[in-house]
Amino acid sequence: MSHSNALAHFLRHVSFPPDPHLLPTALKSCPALPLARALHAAAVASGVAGDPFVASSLLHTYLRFGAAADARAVFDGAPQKTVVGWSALAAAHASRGDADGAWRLLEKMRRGNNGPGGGGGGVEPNVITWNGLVSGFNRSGRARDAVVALARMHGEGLLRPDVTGVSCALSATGDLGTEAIAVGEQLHGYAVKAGCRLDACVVTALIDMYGKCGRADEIVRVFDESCHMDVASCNALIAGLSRNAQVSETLRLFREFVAQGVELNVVSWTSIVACCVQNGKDLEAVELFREMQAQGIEPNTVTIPCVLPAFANVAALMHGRSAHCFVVRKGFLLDVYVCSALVDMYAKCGRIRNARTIFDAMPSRNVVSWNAMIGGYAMHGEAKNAVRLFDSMLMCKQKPDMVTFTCVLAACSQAGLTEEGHRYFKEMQHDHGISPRMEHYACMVTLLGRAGKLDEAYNLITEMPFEPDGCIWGSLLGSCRVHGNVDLADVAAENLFRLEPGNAGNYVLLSNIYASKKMWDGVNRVRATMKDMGLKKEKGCSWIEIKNKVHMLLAGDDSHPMMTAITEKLKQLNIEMRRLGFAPSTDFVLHDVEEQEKDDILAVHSEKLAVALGLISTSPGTPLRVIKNLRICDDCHEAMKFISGFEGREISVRDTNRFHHFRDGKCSCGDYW
DNA sequence: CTAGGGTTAG
Repeated sequence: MSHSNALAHFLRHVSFPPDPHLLPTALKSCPALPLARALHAAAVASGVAGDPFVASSLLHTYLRFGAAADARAVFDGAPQKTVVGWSALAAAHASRGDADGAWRLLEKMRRGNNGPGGGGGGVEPNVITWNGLVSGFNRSGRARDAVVALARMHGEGLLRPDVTGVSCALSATGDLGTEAIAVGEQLHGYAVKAGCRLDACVVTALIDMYGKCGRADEIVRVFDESCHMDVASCNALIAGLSRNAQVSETLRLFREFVAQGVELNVVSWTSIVACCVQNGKDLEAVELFREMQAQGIEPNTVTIPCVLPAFANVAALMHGRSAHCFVVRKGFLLDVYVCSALVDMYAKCGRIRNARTIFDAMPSRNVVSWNAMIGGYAMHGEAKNAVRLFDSMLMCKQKPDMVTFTCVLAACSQAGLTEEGHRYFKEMQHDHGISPRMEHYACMVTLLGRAGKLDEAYNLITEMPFEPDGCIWGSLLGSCRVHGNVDLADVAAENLFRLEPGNAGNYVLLSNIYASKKMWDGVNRVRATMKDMGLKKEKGCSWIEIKNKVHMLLAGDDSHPMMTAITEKLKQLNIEMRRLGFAPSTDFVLHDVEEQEKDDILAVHSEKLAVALGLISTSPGTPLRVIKNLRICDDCHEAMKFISGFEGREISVRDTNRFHHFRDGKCSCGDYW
């Protein structure tokens, strides 16, 4: 209905001349600001605007539409200042995050307003005034003020906190994090004293608070004591356990709720999907998302950005596309969270152009949207595009954050834009006031390393204002591999082994550097250390999507149903590659000897298995997209180049950092990674 | 016929 139609409709219902008893009802359901102004004008014209009920309703309606100036005018012009009006204005300040204004208004109300049009004597705040402050502060993220408001209601207001105030203050307390546990416990005490600790809302808020303060034990205790199955408290329990990394327990409880017939809603399902995604259980998340829809629960604008990273992580492009279709059908393309997640999904699934199309069509963007797109370009090695987009971000007056600079610096370091990288590292600090964090230094080490300036990279590390972590030394070690610098590699490795003694990948990398220099003593020494420490190379794992199904392939695992055909194809590929001059490289040195003796096929890296499966399961010319959990090795990288050439396929492999697009025997990374 | 609350989120 257009506004003018709505106006006609409403005016019929307020029966002229406007009735002071009907106007508040009309205002309560008034759908738009112009209509509220029209009703206001009608009230003034007929002389009922001074009625305290009409004035309060007008005040609330204006605040509902965010028309603060109109609201203020109504309040200032009202002949009597009631507690209703004061409360509404104070709550409005609080929910805008204007704590000073809210507290000032509270004092003014008690003192009495003697200004022009003032109503004389002071007015004491009531429970609703205080709760309005608590709620407003909570919504605007002013958690401390919210708790103060509740305490003052109890202390100087001599009012007993009720269900509303306690629930709302608990919610605010959770936002303060673990240190606020004492405040949370005090609020729990209020709930006990007020006799509302078993109230459904209070229970939910308590579970939420304890969950956010890291007290998994208390969550379960409060839930068990409440003894009735309220869906909101079940949801709070799931979210709370998930937040505290109790993934298997969360999943078990969720299954139990399903079995007990708890009427789970879209929030419940969204929470459990999010739980899986945040804990690396992507395939489970995909399955639960499917199950949710089978149960007749429709995903909303929160569910979609929760589940999309799961599709992105396993490169389930078809699932991602069908989610995109759903988004279009439901009109969710207006939601900035949904679109940012779509941009990220397409980029991580290898469709950087589709990502850009979504990005360009977005009605509005926030810093996350820009970061997703810039990060996407970085991941694809398209540094020029990343840098160009960063420039337009600044032109659009969007403030970059530290994630933005991580993306920009990563793009520069991967593409060898050494000068630009240096410039952005300086600009970040001087023009944008962002001091570099660990990840920025890691990018700079990679940047310098790529340019062959290994000593400069080492100096940067020693001059860092804080203790470098494993990523930093890992970047240096990676650069040493490319440039064959054994001396510096030893230094980097020594630090890495100290910081990450259990990370097998570091030992493998060092061993490969020795092997490339034929320093077999070093290779054997590293192998012995690994054996002593009981470290096994992390199992390589790759995913490939074929005809809507995601296949997972593990190195050294022959359980895939198509294994015989895969083996056959690999043999063929090996023969063809060798005929074309392919020489296997050194990365095999750390494969278990026993495994290799059993059967060569068990020593094949997972990405080769995935590509072989892709080649035999799709028609000639179909591009293949593979995702891998580890960094791609030299041997596979070289093999992929050959295969892309003689099979005439585009093959993209996303490893831990970036995309490798293989085509006609070449890789988009220019052989540097 | 006027004022207040809880759970999911890049």
